[in-house]
Amino acid sequence: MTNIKNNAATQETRRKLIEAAGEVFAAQGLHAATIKKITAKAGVNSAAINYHFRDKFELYAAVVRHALDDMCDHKRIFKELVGTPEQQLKELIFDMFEDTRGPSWRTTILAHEFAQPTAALDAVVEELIRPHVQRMDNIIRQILGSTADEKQVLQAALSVVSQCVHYFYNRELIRRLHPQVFDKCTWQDMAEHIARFSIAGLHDMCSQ
Amino acid sequence: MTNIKNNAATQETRRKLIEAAGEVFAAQGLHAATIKKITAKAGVNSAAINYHFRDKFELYAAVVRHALDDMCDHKRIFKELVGTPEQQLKELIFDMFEDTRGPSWRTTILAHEFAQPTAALDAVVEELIRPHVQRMDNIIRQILGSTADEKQVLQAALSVVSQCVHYFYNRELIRRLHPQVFDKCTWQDMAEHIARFSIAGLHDMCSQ
Amino acid sequence: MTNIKNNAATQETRRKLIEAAGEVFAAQGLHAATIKKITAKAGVNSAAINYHFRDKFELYAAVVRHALDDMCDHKRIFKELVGTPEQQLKELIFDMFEDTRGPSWRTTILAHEFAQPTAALDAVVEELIRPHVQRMDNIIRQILGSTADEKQVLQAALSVVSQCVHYFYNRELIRRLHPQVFDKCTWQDMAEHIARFSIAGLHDMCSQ
Amino acid sequence: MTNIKNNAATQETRRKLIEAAGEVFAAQGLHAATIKKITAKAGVNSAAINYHFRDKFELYAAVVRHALDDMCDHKRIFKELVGTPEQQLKELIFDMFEDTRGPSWRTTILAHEFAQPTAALDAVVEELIRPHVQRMDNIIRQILGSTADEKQVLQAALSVVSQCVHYFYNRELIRRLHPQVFDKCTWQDMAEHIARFSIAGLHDMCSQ
DNA sequence: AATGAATGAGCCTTCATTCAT
DNA sequence: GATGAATGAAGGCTCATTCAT
Repeated sequence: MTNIKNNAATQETRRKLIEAAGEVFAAQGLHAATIKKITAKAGVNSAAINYHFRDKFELYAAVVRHALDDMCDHKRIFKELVGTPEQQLKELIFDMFEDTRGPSWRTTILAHEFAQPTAALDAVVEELIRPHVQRMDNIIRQILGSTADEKQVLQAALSVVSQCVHYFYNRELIRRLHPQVFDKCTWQDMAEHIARFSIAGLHDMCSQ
Repeated sequence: MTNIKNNAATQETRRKLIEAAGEVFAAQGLHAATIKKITAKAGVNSAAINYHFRDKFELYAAVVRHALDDMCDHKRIFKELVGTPEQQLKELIFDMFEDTRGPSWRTTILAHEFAQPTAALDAVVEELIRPHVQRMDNIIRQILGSTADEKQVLQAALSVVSQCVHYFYNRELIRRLHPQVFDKCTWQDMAEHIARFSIAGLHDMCSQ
Repeated sequence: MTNIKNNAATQETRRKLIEAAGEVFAAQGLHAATIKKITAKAGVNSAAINYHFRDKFELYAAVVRHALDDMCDHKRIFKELVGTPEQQLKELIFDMFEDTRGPSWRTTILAHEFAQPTAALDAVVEELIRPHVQRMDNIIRQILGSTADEKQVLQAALSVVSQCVHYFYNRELIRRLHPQVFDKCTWQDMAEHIARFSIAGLHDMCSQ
Repeated sequence: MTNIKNNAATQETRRKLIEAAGEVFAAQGLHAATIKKITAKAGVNSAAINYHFRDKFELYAAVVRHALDDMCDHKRIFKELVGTPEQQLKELIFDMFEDTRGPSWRTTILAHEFAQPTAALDAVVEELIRPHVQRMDNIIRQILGSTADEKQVLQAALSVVSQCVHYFYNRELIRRLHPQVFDKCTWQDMAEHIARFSIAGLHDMCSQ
């Protein structure tokens, strides 16, 4: 009589499907990925997608939500930040990098969604992304000081976030341009650099 | 009975097809774009694609090659830059924004290539991207001074480029998070901000 | 371990299923009706149909049989008719209309059988229709008098029955041609008209 | 450049498909009929239906239109009727019977549609049925005289039409009830009877 | 050179049914 | 006795492609 499917078996099948779908969607894109490939990889019948997710797109939406959910670890949102605003910003940047571990299809799927959003993204952007954005904006607002207007806060936030995002979403392009980059430069190096580079930029914005 | 099709009518049909295909591929991606949509937009019969390009993928390759030619042709790459390195960097940033202005499908097609590389990507990287990168690296090397090592140059370049790329590559995501951003903040504003923010960051990198 | 399912719970579930199936089969027909719609309306699990009736068609057969039982049970068939043959005919016509009143799915199910006979049709004809026909023939034979041959009785019976049948069997077509017909003209009006029209026709058949 | 497909080849394929579809739809109903059965019978590829009719239902609509078009021969609508209104009515009734020749699937399809109309019927009822109805109404109005109101005209028309319709749309049911009816009673006999029976009924309607 | 007609392959989805619990 | 989970078969439809003209 309950709509919520929470049996162990169901949950396990859903998990297998999302995992398999994530890989296939990442490798081939929403359209080129076929139900057959996904269900074959998951080791279930093709009708299972209809049973568990109603249709292909609903499965895709579940994959996107799962990827975002995993990536934006929500425990971290409510973590108490300490120290100066600058220290808090640095910690935030390190957190973003730390979040990018896990199956590599997550970043690929999200890169697609960010570049060309589908309805799947709209369904979760408010719930899963906005809180992070607001947190970032607050810290930046503190660094810029009370004289900064909203436009400046926005521009600054874009500058900070873009540096992180670029590093893991455009991984493949970067690797082609600088083959050894990920050997010579760990993610900690990169986070360290971005923090310092950005804080300098932010301070400069106040200087006039 | 020559294989080379070079009379006027044929060339005109090919041109129309590439133009139409470019828009559709940009809007929907390689797989979601259908022959019917493309030929309808071009105002020709659906068999025309197979006739002129052998198959759909061959058409796509032609489109990518065309977009590439168009953008590489830009005299701007070989334009003489003047002024201090900082002024040159600023000009480069403005050029990047200017390149992506207008309702052109060329950048979108290339974005697709980044997200889901096909055989065409290698050419894109080497012919279009690398010259820009090298130019950028040179200027940054000048700003950082002779004490900077390659790793620093690379990190700095990524920081600068990422801010520009993010602005038009993740445009749709940004629009969802900040609905009026593209009204309140013109691309000139943005380029201005990125230039100043980055130069501050770069100067900070020398300071220790 | 008996095959005969006759405890209370089982009987109740069967009853709910037949009722729900009757409505759905009537509204959509045998093929368009789906197990899911039926079980949803009955408030039971979709496996219930296979459990209680072995398969979909067996359920359909049960529904037809049920509808038949219900209608044949009618005391009206064996009701004593009084008055002149003409009065009896009029009463018969009113009875036909009265049988089809109400939001019952029984007549609709039977109409489906007429349009696309399944194995269940034979039973319908012999058990439900033929008694009515014979009764009708008897009365008409009385009105036409002893000089009428069987062909005339048959033709006359068809004329009378067809007018009634048309009114509810082709109801939807009539509604499309004369949108307000069922407002302006009650079934009593219609029965009254058919009785008078038919009796005039019948009398004319004797007149030569 | 023209949307109207009127090549000989196209027309021939369309004709074959409609003929095959008519038989299958009549035998199995809209839902149970499958594209495979239809195209197999027509000797064409399954995709042909999409090409010529867009989808299964559009094919069905074409079949219904074709059946009605064939049945309501339009030359007859504009035929000059002569003689008294009673003679004209008789001629109309004979025309209706004459129209029912042709492939037997036509009547079956139409019987379904009249009993449970789909959108296919709505699309053609005004164009193909209404003119016949109006013609019939006009003649009946003449017979009933100027004192008759619209309700009476409607009831009378239903009485006349129903007798004809019943005879060929419920053929199967009639045959089961009176096995030899179609041997003993030709359609001319039946038309003759209906005309006389109805005219008596109509005259009776004026008599008070 | 170009096109309307036709096709085969494959995709997503639905459905009735079965199985383990 | 009853059900949630899972499945195989089949259906309608779309697509890129080919063929005859």
